[in-house]
Amino acid sequence: MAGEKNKEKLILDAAVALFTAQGFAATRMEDVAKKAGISKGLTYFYYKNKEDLFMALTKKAFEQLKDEFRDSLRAKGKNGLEMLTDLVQRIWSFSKEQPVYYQSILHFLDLMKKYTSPELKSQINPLILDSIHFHKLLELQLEPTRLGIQMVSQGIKDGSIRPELQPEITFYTVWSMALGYEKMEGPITFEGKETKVSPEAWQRGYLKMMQDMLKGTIQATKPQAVQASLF
Amino acid sequence: MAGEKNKEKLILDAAVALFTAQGFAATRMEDVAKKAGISKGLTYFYYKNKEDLFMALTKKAFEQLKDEFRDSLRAKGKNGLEMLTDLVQRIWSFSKEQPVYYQSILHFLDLMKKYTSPELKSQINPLILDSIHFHKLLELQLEPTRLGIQMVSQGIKDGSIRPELQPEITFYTVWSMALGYEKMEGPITFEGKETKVSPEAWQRGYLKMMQDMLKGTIQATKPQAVQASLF
Amino acid sequence: MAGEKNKEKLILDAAVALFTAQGFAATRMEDVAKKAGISKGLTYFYYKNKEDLFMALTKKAFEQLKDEFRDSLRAKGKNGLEMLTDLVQRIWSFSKEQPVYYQSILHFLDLMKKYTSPELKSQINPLILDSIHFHKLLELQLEPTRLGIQMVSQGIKDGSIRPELQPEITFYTVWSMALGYEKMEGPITFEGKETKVSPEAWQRGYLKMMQDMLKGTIQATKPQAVQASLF
Amino acid sequence: MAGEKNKEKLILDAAVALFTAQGFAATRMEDVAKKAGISKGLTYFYYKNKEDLFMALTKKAFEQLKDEFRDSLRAKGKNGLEMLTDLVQRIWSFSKEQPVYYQSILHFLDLMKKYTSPELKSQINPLILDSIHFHKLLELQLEPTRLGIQMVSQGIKDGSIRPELQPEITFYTVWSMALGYEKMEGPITFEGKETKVSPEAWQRGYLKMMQDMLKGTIQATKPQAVQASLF
DNA sequence: AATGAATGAGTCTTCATTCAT
DNA sequence: TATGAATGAAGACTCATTCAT
Repeated sequence: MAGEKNKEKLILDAAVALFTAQGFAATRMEDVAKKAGISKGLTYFYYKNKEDLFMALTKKAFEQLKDEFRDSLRAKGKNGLEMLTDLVQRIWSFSKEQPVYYQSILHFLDLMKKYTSPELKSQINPLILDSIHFHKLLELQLEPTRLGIQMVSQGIKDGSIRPELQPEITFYTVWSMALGYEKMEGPITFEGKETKVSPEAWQRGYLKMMQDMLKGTIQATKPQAVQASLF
Repeated sequence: MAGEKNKEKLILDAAVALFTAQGFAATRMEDVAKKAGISKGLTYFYYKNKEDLFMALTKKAFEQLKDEFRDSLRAKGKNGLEMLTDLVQRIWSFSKEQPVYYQSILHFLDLMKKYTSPELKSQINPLILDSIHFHKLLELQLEPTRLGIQMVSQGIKDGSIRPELQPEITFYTVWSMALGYEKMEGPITFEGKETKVSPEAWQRGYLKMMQDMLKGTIQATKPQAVQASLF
Repeated sequence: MAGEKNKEKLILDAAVALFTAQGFAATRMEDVAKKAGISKGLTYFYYKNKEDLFMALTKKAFEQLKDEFRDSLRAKGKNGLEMLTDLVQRIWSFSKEQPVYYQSILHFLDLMKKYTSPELKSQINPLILDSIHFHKLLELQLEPTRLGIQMVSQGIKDGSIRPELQPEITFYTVWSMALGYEKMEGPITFEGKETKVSPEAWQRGYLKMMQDMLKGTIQATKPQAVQASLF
Repeated sequence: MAGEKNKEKLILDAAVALFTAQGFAATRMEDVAKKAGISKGLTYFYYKNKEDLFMALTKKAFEQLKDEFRDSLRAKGKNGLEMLTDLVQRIWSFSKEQPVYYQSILHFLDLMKKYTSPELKSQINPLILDSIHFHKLLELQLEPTRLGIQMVSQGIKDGSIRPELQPEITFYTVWSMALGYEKMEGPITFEGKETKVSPEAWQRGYLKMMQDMLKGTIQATKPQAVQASLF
C-alpha cells in the first residue's frame, strides 16, 4: 500500500538504472520490466515503445535540470555572475550524478539539430516523432534557457557582468561551454596522467576564464573558492 | 597491381557516405560492401568488424582534424589569437562538411571518458578495445591538442593572448567551447524562429566573447571580420 | 433495465463493423469493446473468447441467410426454377452487402470439412469446438439447405425443373455454384479490364447456364430479366 | 552432391508439409527452417518474409494447376466436353492431394477480389504487395484460364458443347463450379451420415448436371464412367 | 454486471559474422 | 584475395485473456 509506487515511475526508475549500467541499446525492454517488478506487457501499456520510454526519461531529465537552474537563480545573496558560476558547477555535478539524464539531454540536443534541419529530419526514428513526450520536450527544453537568460540579465543589472553583453547570446555561450567541458573530461584525464593538467586544475581554470569573459566592474560580493585558486 | 591497396579506402569512403546518409546503426555492413563494389566477406578481410571499421574511420577523422590544426598554425602573418579564432571556425566548418568524421570524434571523446574511468571501462564494447585502430587513436588524438597548445603559447609570446593564461588549460577551454557550440545549434535554430537570436548572430557573439576572454594588450594585426561585427 | 440484453448485440454489431473494415485477424478484442462502448472485460462476459464471438457472428449469418431462403420460397407466383434463380441472386447480394456474414459462412463450410474428416479435425482450434455457438451451428446450417431442397422439389412438381433431377443433389449443385461464382469475381474484374467479359456479362451468362441446366418443359410464367439478356 | 536439393525448393517443400499439417498461421518460420534442415536466417535469405514465401508457394500451386489444365487439353481422343469433365475431376483430385496448394489458390482468388476493389485494396497486407511472386502471379493466374477457354472452344468446334455458349463465360462457369463443389464437401459429408446423399453420389450428380448444361448434339465418343452412373 | 490494469506466451525479423570454396 | 551462402543470437512488440475490485 504505502510502498506501492506509481507504475510509470517504477518503470522509469528501472530504465535509468539499467541504462546507467549498460547503456540504452544494450538494455532490453524485458529487463526493464523485470527490474521494475512488472510484466513486459505492462511496460508497453505505459510507454508505447522503447523510444517513447526514452523520451519520457528525457523529459524527466529536463525537469531535473530545470530545478538546478531554478535553485541557482533563487540563491540568496548572489549576483548574476555568481549564479552562472554556480549553475555551471551544478551542471557538471548533474552530469556526474545523473549520467543517464545528462546523456539523454545531449541526445535530445542532437535530435534538435536533426529536427530543425530539413535534410536531416528524415533520419530521426519515426517512433520518436510519434512520442507525445518528444513534443512536450520541444516546449520544456526552453525553460532552463529562460532561467539562464534571467541570470545574465540579473548580472548585467547588478554590474557583475559586462553591460555590453547580449543576454541570450551570453547565456547560450555559457551553456555550451558547460556542455563542451564535459566532453573533454576523458582526454584530460587520459593525458593528465603524464602532464601537469589535472582535471581539477582544468576545472578551476575553465571557470576562471569564463568569469573573466563575463565579468563587469563589480567584484564578487564574497570571494569564491574557484576564483581564489590560481592555476 | 600497384594500386590494390585502396580497397581499404574504398570501404572507408563507402562507410562515410552511408553513415552520413543514414547513421551508423542504420548502416549494414552489406550496404557498405555493396557501395564499395566488393563482397561482404572482403570487408571483413580489411576490417575485423564493424567497430574496427568505425575506429579506422575515426582515425581518419583525427588525421583530417589535425590537418585543420596544422593549416591554422602555419598561416602566415597571424598572431596566436587570430590562429585560435581561425581554428575554431575551421572546426565548425569541419563539423558541417564532414559530419560523420566530426561525430566520430565526439564519439571517441565519450569513449575516452569511459576508458579513463575504472567503473565505466567495462561498458566499452570489447570489439573496440580489440581494434588496433583504437589504440593508435589513443596516441593520435594528442596531436591536434599539441598544435593547439602551440597556438596559445604563440599568442602569449606575441602578446595577442593574456600572459597569465596557462597554455594547456587555455587550449582545452577553447577546444571544448568549439565542441559545445555545435551542440547548441539545434536549439538555437529552433528557438531562433521566434526570437532575435539567429544562428549567425550567435556565432559572431560566441567568437567575440571567446576573443575577449583570451586577448592580451596587442590588437589584431588586421581587423577580422568576426571582430568587426557587433551583436 | 428492460432492454439490457442488447449488450450482446452491441458487441456483435461492433465486431461486424470492424471485421468488415479490417478483417478478423486485424481486429482486436479491445477495438470491438471500444466500438461497442463497453469495457474489454465485459466482452468476455458475453463471449467466452474471440472464436466464440466469431461463432456467434456466424450463427447470426446463417440466420440471415435462412431469411433469404425463406423469402425466396415464400414469393408468390413463382415456380421452382424462378425461386432458385431468385435465391442465387439473393445470395450474391448477400455476399456484397454483408461480406462479413458471407465470409463467416464460407469459413464455417471450411470448418465443416475439417470437422467431418478424422485427420483434419485436430486442426480445428479447440476454442471453436468449445463454443456453444458452434454446436448450435451444426444444426442451424441445415435449415437453409432444407428450404433450398423444397424449391427444387417444387420446381419438379410444377414442371419448371427437369423431373429426372434428384432434389438434394440438385440443390447442393445450385448452392455450390453460387459459392463458386463469388470466388471468381476478382479474376474476372482483373481480366475484364482487357477482355470482353465484364462482371455483368458473366453474371447473366452464369444464370442462364444454370437455368438451362435445370429447366424442364414448362417455361417461366413471366419472362425474367436475366433470361432475356443475351451474352 | 546428388541429393543436394536446391535450398529454395527445400524450404518450399518444408513449408508445404507444415502448412498441410498445421495451417499457415500456426506454422512458424523457425519450424520451416528446421524442417528444411537449414537455419532460420537462410529462409529469409531466399524469401523476404512469410508472406513472400506463401506467394512463392502460391506460384508453384498455379504452375501445378496449369499442368493439370495442360494435361487435360493434351489428352488424345477427347472432345471438348470430355476434356472439361476430365479437368473438373483433376481439380478435385488436386484439392485433395495438394490441399495446401489448392487453398493457396483460393486464397489468391480472395486476394484478387481485394486487389481489384479500390476500397478493399488497403486491406491487403503490404508485404504481399511487396512480394515479387505476387506480381508474377498476376500474370500466371491467367494461363490456366486460357487453356480452359481453349477446351470450351474445342468443344464447340467438335460439337460436344452447345454452339451458342460463349467460351470465356462458359469456362469461368465451369471453373467456378469446380471451386464451389469443394466448399460443399464438409456439409455433404456431415449430412450424408443421415441422408441418402453420399459424397460419391453427389459428385456423380454434379458432373452429370454440368455436362447436361454444356452438351451439344454430339455424344461422347466413348461412354464415360460418370455419365453411365445414374443417381 | 462492469472495469481496465496486468499478464506473458508467442514470432517475426535483422544483421554482424563466419567459412567453404 | 575474393565470394556470398549460411549461421544464429538477439529483441521488440502484440494481443487474447484474466482477475482484483
